[in-house]
Amino acid sequence: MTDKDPTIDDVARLANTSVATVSRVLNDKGYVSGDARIRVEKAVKELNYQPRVVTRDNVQKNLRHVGILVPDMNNYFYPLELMGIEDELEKKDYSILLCNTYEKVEKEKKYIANLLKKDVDGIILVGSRSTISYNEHIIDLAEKIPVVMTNDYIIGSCVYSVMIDIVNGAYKAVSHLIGLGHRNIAIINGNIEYSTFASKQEGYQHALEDEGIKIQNDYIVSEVPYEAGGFAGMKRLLALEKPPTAVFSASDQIAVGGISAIYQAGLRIPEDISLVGFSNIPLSEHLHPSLTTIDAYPYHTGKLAAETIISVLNHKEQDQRKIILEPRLIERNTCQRITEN
Amino acid sequence: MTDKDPTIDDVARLANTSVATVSRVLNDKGYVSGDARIRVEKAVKELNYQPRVVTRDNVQKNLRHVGILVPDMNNYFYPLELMGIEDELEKKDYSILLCNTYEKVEKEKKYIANLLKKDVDGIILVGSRSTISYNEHIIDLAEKIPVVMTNDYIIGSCVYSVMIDIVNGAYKAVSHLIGLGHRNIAIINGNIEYSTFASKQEGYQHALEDEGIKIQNDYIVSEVPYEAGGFAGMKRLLALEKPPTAVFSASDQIAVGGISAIYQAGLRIPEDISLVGFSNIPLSEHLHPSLTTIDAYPYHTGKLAAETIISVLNHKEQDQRKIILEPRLIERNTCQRITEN
DNA sequence: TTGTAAGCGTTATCAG
DNA sequence: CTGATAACGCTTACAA
Repeated sequence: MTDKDPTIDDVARLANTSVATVSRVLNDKGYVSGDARIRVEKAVKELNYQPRVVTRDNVQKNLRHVGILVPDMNNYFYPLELMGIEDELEKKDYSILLCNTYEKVEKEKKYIANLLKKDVDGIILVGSRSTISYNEHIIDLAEKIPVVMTNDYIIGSCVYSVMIDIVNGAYKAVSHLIGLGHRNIAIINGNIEYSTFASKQEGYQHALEDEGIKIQNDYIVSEVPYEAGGFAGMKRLLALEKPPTAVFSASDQIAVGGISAIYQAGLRIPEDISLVGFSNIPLSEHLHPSLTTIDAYPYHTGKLAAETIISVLNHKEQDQRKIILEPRLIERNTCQRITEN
Repeated sequence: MTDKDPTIDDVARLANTSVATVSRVLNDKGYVSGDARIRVEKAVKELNYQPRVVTRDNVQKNLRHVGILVPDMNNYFYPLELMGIEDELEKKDYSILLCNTYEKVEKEKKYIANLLKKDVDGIILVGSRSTISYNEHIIDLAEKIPVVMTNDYIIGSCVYSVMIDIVNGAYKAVSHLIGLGHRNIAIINGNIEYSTFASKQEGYQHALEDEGIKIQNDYIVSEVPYEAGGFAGMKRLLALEKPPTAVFSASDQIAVGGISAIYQAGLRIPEDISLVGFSNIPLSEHLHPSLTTIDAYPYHTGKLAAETIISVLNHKEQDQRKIILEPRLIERNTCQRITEN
């Protein structure tokens, strides 16, 4: 522990000038003679002076901090999104205050109160939210400071959103399966109280309806949206009297569990059963067989969210409150044209 | 955007008292009459006053922020560790400033300088580091503010460390394989310039030596420590004249790629080849077959790192600068007693 | 071009 | 028990 950090006064003293001049040099503002500038720079170097940005921010009320609320790091989508956010924010010198909500509204509220106290400039809410109420505090929040959500939105509020067209993504996944001749197509979904899963279900149903395929309730299973849920869901499907020939998994992690269940049942992929995932996390490419999936651009979503909040903070006009990305199908090796039947 | 946040002055005015009293009420410090307390509390509520903690911190020089440097969110170990860190830090009201270094020393230095400017109270360095130099700036840093590293350490410095006994973990993995009768055991490792991988190699070699098994250089392959590396490494091993009957993967993600390569070659797990991973990320349980691995306690490592920095910050005596956890083998379904030979 | 001094919103000190 | 007032380290009018 060194004695004491040097202050701007120390620099001024050493450079034989005033704090004002030092500040001007440091911030490249106002007039400074070349001579003074050099003396100051030398003093800064000599003392290894680091301005206490906290103080500056106190004066300027410009903190350059944004709070990020992440529901759960176990969902591999979020770390990727976080990378996108961080890369972008870092460029503009914003720091990230990270908070893990575990999808608990109580935790979320507590974190938000904390972030507000810490005077963050804005908040990014990562991930889809439960649709059943609980959004008032977010709407209130958005009236105070800029708020950007990803993978979800609140209609009629001033919350900004970056998301993919999930309904359409699911539609593409299921259409792909239909295009390969499948008719008995199931979905392993998460809880449809979350908008993301509601949308996936919607896309699934639309795709079937558009091809005049009857929707079967026992082909629609809801599980926790992780590997364990995929495993359980697939087992349920395989136990059906007439199991599906193809399954749409609402996330890549669900697909991982599904694959495991299929193998365990002694079946093959894609010969016995075709599979499409959702997200395109890096892992999906490295499974065996590599997973056909819908690219939901996790990194890019984060990047855009960060860009959005930065422009809002800089009072740039936003042409739109909501950015919607078009997902795309990534064909790999878990799907096959149906032969028999 | 509301007009203006109320300040402590506003509260004092409304409560018909002085800022000092308000501050005392807010911080439960010093004597305040019940009457004054009530008036202040009422005013606080009425104005919905939130103290600007940043300012307080500026005065107290007690920021309650700790910076976390994470090498790469693509390594599933780190998000888990981050959860452990965050959960613990949050309890004591510390905020996390998250930084992604991408394992670039330049980025790391820049981030550290930034964090210092922001006056963080301490820094946690997540993940193993390259052993070839580059550590001076960390040592310098640790002389200024508390630094704790995870999964690595710097001898003779004042850096605190939380890590598992990696050598021993690798030893256990390989011993397990030997115990099952395997003699041709390979390792798919990362770059041994990183201490974590160097240690894994060491444990691997020790285990073989202790059983009098000759170390074969072509059974030691080094790849990027992700799925792609595992895939490539396994392909190399399978192409050998005498492929191994068992493989120790230096990470679970390497194992994922390895599994893929094994399947692609038309072989079975564990009948044709046994596999042990390292880390015990949640995913490993859900692979098919579920992966036998070494538990490196990612969440717990993070939690301990946070606890460590908190006690250092509170000037509690640390009995040790280095906490070492004992890894354990988790037997699942990728290993089998060797039959033929 | 420079320096003085007034803020920023708190907390700490010290008379009353 | 209370209230002025100094202090924290920095930025920035404003005067010189």
